[in-house]
Amino acid sequence: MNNQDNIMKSPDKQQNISPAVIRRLPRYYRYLCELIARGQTKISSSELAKLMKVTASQIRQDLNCFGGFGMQGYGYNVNYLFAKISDILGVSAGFNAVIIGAGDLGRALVHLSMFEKRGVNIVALFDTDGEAAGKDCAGVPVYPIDELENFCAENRVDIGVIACDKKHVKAIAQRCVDLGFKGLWNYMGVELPYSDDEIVVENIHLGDSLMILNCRICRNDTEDKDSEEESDQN
Amino acid sequence: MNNQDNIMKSPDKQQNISPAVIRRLPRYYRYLCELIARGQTKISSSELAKLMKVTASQIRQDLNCFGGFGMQGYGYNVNYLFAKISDILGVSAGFNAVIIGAGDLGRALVHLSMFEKRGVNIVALFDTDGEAAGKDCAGVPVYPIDELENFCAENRVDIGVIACDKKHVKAIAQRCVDLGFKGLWNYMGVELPYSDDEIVVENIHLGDSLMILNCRICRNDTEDKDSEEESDQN
DNA sequence: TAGATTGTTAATCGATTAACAATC
DNA sequence: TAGATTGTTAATCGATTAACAATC
Repeated sequence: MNNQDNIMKSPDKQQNISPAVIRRLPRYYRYLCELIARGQTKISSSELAKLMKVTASQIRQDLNCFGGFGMQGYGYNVNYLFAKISDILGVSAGFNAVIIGAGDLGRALVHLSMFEKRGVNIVALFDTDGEAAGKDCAGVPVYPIDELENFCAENRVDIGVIACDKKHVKAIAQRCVDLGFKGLWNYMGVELPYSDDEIVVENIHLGDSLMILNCRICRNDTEDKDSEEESDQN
Repeated sequence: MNNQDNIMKSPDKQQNISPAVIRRLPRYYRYLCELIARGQTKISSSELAKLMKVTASQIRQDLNCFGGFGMQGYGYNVNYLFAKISDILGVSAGFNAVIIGAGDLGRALVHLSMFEKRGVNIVALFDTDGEAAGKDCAGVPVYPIDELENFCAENRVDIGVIACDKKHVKAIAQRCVDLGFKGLWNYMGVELPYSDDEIVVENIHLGDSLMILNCRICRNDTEDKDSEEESDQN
């Protein structure tokens, strides 16, 4: 009943998936997680569309970028689809990460269970403040930043999480590139100039997000006022 | 020399700015900040475009959504433009925020100087764990979550920062809506069902961002391998 | 005035949605 | 087989870029 034999599209065809599609994948992942928890084994694009408040067309287009995950006349097998999307998202890639900056933010990130849930292992924290070093943080060792190169000579590190002081970000990022890291997860709102073939940079712009919230609230407020005025005239 | 008399577009014309434009504004804000720090008083769209690695067309289009901020034949006055964008972003709106969840994440957010820099005042932290209450966090008082309604009766609160346990998010969010909050800044990766006219929700999906990083690294890796294979054949 | 650069319209590009043939 | 639902092509929509007239 389930088309487990479906092959993924050839690399050629899979190439150049638009960023818009990639950015939607984690959301599919989350909803499929929930469906599995509920015990639902089958879903159609239109049912999932209703759940996620998107069009069924978009779902079918998105999933088809990677190959035929569904079965005509049946729908999608939830477990199979989840496995495929997990694969594409690299949940089982087993990347190792270090967090650079053992301040409030860095330590908070270690305590969030986010990394292990996404298959990323935090292998160490580094701090410019020598004092912080030596102490563990939720079982993860903290080293002085000077030890970074030595540590990487002994341990494979794929991802650098940038949570250090703003003024050190660019220099630290360059050291990560030189050490052959594959990705940077940058929390500091400092723009990094690397292209994807040097290193993949994914930014968390907290400040930007807060301003967008501010802005949307302001615009919402004036809009409300406008429509009130309109109805006053009636 | 400077067109300070330029009026903003009429509300009618300013209405319905696309989300794409709104999401770019904080980046303009950051670059203008830097230009001011450097002491640059004037900039053309093409110079700014080069700096920000976007097209000059896009900059002119974006800024014109809100009205004529520039002067033909001259360019843009950096300070004036910065003031206008700050205004649109609501930097001086003076919103009050409470953080719900005084765990590692909530406390880390208080310590980041982000809020004050963006003109948002954190007036209190709340925690489901009664124990945490009573203690201050960087000068911000911590209360038990049961006190939320009482606190809001005495203090104007505009924004709720959701950093509490995943299982409490939906209930807490509903309480914020009932209390008339204008916005929610949601860190917990739990989707909230509100439309803008109920409350503005801005999400920080840390888990999603990490997976996108993972995914982009994986795709980068296979791409590299592909091009290596290609060059092997030559 | 001549040169520069904006504001704005028109052209292009990409992403989303609709439609339907293929097929389970 | 008939009904359902995908995979995929075509149509629409929106966002980005190019071009140029307006104007400082």
